[in-house]
Amino acid sequence: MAKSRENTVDLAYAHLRAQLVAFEVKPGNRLNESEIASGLSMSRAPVREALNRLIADGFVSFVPGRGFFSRRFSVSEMADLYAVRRDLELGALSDAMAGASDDAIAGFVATWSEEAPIAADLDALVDRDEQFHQALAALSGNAARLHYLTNINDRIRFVRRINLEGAARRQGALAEHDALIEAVSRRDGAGAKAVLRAHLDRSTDEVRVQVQNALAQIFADEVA
Amino acid sequence: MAKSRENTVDLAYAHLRAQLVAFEVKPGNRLNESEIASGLSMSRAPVREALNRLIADGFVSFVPGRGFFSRRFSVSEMADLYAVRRDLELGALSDAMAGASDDAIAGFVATWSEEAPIAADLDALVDRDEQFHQALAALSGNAARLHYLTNINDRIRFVRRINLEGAARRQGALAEHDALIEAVSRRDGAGAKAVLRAHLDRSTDEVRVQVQNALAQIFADEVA
DNA sequence: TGCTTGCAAATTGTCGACAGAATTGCCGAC
DNA sequence: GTCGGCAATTCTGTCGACAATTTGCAAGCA
Repeated sequence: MAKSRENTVDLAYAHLRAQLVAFEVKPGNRLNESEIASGLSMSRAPVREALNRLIADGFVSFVPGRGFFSRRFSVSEMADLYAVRRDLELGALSDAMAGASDDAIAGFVATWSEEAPIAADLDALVDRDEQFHQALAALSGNAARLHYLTNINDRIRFVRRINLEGAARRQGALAEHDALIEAVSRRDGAGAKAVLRAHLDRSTDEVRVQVQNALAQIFADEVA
Repeated sequence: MAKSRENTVDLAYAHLRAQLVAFEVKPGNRLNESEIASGLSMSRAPVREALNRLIADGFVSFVPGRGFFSRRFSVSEMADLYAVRRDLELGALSDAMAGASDDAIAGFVATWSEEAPIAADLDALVDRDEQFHQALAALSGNAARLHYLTNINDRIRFVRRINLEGAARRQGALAEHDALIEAVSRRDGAGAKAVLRAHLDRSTDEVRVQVQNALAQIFADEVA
């Protein structure tokens, strides 16, 4: 995941991506190529290239003749992404229970059974939650699915963050993880699936509210 | 889907994409920017832009300092994509059965119940099969899932093509579609899911062999 | 006052050029 | 005959410039 080269495009890509995931650029805003280029002391070519790659990630949209825009998103779009995530994670779990080696499962269980470190900050918690789900999906050994899942996680991360903000929810999520690990360790496919489905459905139900909160937070300093 | 503008980038994009899906450029081959540019009577800038967008579609890969390559693919990668497709279609079917309006379902059933036209050529058949699955997925009203599914279909199309080449399989696939439509029309979620799962699992099982055939076909005129 | 039209500024679309890295082919040494 | 290193060549990475398009503003007209 680490950027190997220090070429100009990667710099622009990393810069823009960081701004976009943190919503330093508000959704719907136009991204001025020249402005970004001069801000990073480079020409427009690498900026354009970085922006093109960000289209793939779903972070920017492009309108011919008008340029690139920080991608707008809606409540329903986020709900849709959550549904897709559910599809992929459940599929991954099925395949993992059916096909993963005992060693792989044992490794997963060992890694994630240990006591969760006291989450210093919210970002660390979100990161841990995300990595748990990624690791679970990785058990199936399906690289393509993991790729799509990673992309989705990138796009819904801010909602997950809001989602995990409540302490009550936080406790719940962790407990659900433990139940899931337990079922996986017994290689109980049906049981694990039931737990995961419940876990994900709960999140999905909350998405609509969470996105509203997120939007409010993002546009908090907006001039009316 | 139609290209609205006739700008240079879209031209390059369409040209390259057509070549890539038809495997006129062999997997693993390097795509020479200058060559493509002069071939299309344009400069390298729009070509580069088009290539960048093709990364998103999974048709080309990019190695810093070395350029763009027609994407290599492996048997396991195609199998992975089939698994993801299965996840998404099953999820879509679940959501559709649970949430789609009666009108939407009736519309779907009406459109696809009618007698299948005699498939003039194989491409038309592949197209029809693909559109059927897309329409089914669209029933859930999840745009994000449809997007990912479309992307996957683009990448596995040539395998599906091979897959549908045998007349026996062709008959089978059509019959399975009918059974699926029937279950959907009764809004029998469990039944529809069972049929679809069987339908997709059958395809998945055949993928490994089909990909070998496809690769052989693609590289048939290779100089040994 | 409100709408249309035309001009000007800003921004994207495309180009050709140059610098630097990577590849290829050649030549000599072992 | 084969291996290793050097050099020519090819190709990418990035740049600045100009052309084409769009947008915003302002003046003019109903």
